Amino acid sequence: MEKYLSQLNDAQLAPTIQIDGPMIVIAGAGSGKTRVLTYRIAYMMSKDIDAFNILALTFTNKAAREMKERIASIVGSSEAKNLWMGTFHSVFAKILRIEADRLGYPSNFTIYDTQDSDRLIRDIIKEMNLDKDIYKYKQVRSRISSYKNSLITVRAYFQNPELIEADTMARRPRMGDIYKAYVERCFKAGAMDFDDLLLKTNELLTRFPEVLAKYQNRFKYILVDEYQDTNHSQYLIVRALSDKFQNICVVGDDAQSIYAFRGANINNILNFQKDYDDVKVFRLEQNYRSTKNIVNAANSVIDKNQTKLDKVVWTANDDGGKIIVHRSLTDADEGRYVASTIFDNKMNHQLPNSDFAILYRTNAQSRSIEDALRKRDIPYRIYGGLSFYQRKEIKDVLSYLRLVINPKDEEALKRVINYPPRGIGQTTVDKLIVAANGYNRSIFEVMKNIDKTDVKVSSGTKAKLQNFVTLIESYQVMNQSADVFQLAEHVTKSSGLIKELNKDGTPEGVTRMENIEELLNGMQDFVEGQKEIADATGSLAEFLEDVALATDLDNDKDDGDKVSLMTIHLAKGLEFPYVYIVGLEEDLFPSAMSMNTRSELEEERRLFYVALTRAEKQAYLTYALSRYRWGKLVDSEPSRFIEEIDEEYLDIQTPIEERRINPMLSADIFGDVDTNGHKTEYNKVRFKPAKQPTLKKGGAKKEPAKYQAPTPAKNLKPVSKTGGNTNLFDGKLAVGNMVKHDRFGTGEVLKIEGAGADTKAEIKFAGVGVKKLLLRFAKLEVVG
DNA sequence: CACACTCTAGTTTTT
DNA sequence: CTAGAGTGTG
Repeated sequence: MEKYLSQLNDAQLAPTIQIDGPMIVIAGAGSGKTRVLTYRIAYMMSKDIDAFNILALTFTNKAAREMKERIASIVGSSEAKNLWMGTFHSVFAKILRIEADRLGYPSNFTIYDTQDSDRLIRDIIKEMNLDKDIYKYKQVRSRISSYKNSLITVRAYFQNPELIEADTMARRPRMGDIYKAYVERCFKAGAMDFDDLLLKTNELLTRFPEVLAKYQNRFKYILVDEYQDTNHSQYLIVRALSDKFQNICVVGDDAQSIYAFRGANINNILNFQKDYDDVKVFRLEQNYRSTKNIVNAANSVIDKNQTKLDKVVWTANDDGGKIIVHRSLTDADEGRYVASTIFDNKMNHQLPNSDFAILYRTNAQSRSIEDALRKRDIPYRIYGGLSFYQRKEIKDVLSYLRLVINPKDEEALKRVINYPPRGIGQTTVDKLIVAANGYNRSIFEVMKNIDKTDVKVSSGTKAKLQNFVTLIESYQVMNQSADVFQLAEHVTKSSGLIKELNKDGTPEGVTRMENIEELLNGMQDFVEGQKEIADATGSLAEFLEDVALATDLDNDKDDGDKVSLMTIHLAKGLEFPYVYIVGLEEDLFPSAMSMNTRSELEEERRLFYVALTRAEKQAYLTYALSRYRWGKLVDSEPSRFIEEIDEEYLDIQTPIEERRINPMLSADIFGDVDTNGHKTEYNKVRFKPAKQPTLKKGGAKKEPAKYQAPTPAKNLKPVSKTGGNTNLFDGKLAVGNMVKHDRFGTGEVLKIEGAGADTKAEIKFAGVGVKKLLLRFAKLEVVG
């Protein structure tokens, strides 16, 4: 153990060997926080603290797994196994399964994901005959989620005039009724949503003092990582469990609090010192990750926030290169820039793909980057977005399996009762739901006892329902003896799912089949893996729970050397030598939704801070002057965050010439800057900040002529079609010609200047005025 | 009840 | 633009 402790600096050592009492570690980005947590747990165990008495709550399952492995390598794996380590959701889901009957839940309750919740809410709104434009299911879901995270139960809701008032004012007076129906339906389906896992834990600990005592005694030492991202519900759980022994260690960085939108309360970390007596405060301020330029730049940005704890992050590392700021014309150009600099960096420094990460604010931004990487043959992997387990075909398979474990599971049932089609239509399902609600039974029970109910369906339909019940029951029997993989394989075949997908010969259909195969492979791995873990059952229930709480990051199967693409949220806690932060534009980052209040904007700024501090060696900031958003090209301005960085840390590049491009190639193979030997040149230009970035909606449109090169590929196509090369108009287009332009309409050519790729024409458009257009970009048609 | 077609809303961020 | 919901017809 000494050997490990000697690896720590003084600031890290102090919290590592502080075991008893409440303490907080305020850990700057890249300051070795994980190392402190890991060594601290190992140290505790070396001091004969029983692993069974330690609870460590992390932000992702991956973080937990890695930490556990690390600890195992220090203290031995047999001991490390006994640690309780995981996310709030996974740890308390396990506890809830043990204690479920106290709350009236089956221990095999289903965990509804967001999609399940949304579908149920949508159905409820429909059943209540409410206007779906006023009761938008997403808003309703987020309301319900925030009630739950604040421990406002249905009962508490109806006792709180202010809440009712607020929802009524928002033109949603039936909000409470929807909430009530939603909670009842979940309960009846034996299902908990993500928020329930925390809410019900609180309920459990409050209503049953003996249960609270049991877990208080069990978890004598509690550690919470990423404490700045805990919500109220989580906060209360931690408080309750740590109340007896007060051996609570929280670690976090207020500057990296980026989850307010899902209920995280930054005050949990800001006020921690008030919650317990004699809190010991530790600060980790030395950054080991990044260069001076990156650390200082990040500091200069976060300095603009008012709400923060006192902390100065510094580094002894080299200065490193300045942060490169790059402007592109379009999102496609941005992608090409990123791809080509990655390519160059790889060549010049012999680097693996895994040294590079591309971070963005929204998942939708990945597409243009992907296109560019593909054209450059740079392998990449996208994290997040639609996760594997949320894909339709995967959820369909899983729904059958969910029904095997919990036939009351309403959302699973609705999904597959008529998929593949077996003659049970919407009308029948609606009747079943009405009956289920009336009898206060699950849909499955109603189907099973259809003759004892007053559900009126034809005898044919009755037989079909019976067949479905029998099908599921046969799976349940099989589940007694078969493993997860065998069962799932049987299900996909016998349910007709495979047949259904085989009918679909489209590329998408093929991909779906492949996904199902991958799922089955994953199940086989799971079965194999579980054999090695002593206390694991390898059961279907366990598999489904893993799946329900898995994130994309967790399934980090090693599939080769690839560039990482992910949202900044997902990148938290990770680090890469080269980091590209793309789409640094007003309304995108900071997001248009987050500019209304100071606190929202500060959260965006923290997000930017997180993004920047992921970089070890070199950071790139890119933005585009125009970008496709919902299918339309819209102008954008550079993000205020760029100008907030102290300029001495920046290397601002702007192309002198916009890209040279060969349209023949652009349409298909490469479409890239460098393919025809031309290299875009850069010179240093002072970054010109956007003035008054906040007042811009409806402000003056950018002069289109200045950047009259909209998306190349799109605009060049018509040219190549007719003429087939760059110089189509060379010599053919003459002064006096009448031409037609997509956007500007018809106009007269006044002047032609330059030659070759740089040929420009001055054209007078009726109603628009005189424009100077680069012919290799302009989509022109000669009309006379 | 199934299938094909039209339309519309959506882009923050996730356990 | 695109997926998924909604609508109409056989």
